[in-house]
Amino acid sequence: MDYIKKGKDILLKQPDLQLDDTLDCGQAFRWVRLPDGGYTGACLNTPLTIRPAAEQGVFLLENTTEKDFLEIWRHYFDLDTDYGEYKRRFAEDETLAKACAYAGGIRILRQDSWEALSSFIISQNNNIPRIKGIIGRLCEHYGGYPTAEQLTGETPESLGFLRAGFRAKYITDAVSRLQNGLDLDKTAALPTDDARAALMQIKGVGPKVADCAMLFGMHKLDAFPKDVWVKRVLAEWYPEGLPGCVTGCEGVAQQYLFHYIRNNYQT
DNA sequence: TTCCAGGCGTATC
DNA sequence: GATACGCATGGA
Repeated sequence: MDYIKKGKDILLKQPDLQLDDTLDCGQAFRWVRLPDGGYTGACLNTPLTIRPAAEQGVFLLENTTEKDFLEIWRHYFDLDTDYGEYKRRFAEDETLAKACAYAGGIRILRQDSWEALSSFIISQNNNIPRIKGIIGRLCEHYGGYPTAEQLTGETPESLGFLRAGFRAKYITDAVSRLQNGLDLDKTAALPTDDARAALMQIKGVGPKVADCAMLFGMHKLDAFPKDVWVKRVLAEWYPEGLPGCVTGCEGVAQQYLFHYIRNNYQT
């Protein structure tokens, strides 16, 4: 990890990162793009503005302490992982090679488990601009992303201001499960199949939402969320199944493929 | 107006 | 286990 402290900012050198690829590829919903290509958002409720520097592969994390950088953002952006290694592995598959060439700056963010779980409950049968709208209203109402504890006592009716539709009752069920013994940290430590089964006890959490919660909120890289886009990828390019080069990091490959087809699909 | 969106619950076979 | 249908909301 290559960085220097520069006044109130941190200057980060990371060739395997592009902000559009990572922060606007459908894995996180709270990052807002700025006119200059920077993004402003947050990890839990620690805010950040990150901008591309003049030099390719260099980024400015603004108004951040070295402590926050090392304790929060290093982990959030998964900076101790070499994504070049994933891309070298994926290069042997023709479709994945194209996906990596299209958006080689994708990284899998290490988001908070509750934020990822609740965000992807909201995502079901929904489109990304509207998902961002609902989560934006949620954060505005609570002055930041609410914990499950903060949502205790809410009902589908009291959450009406979100305009989340039928998903509101799924959010309150998830809150209720967490209050009654479901522990996301313990779930994260389980084998992926067991963790998926535990998450699917929540109403409104099926295999796809569970795998998104595991991949983006628990960094379980063998989770492989199959949404409508990935199903198109599988049907078109992998009718016989995934190639061996993705074994153990199916989720990383999934995100490259998802982003690639969603931006290149033509009927 | 109809269709669709990072799906899932329910009914039915 | 598979398949069909409804579901809140809002943009295309």
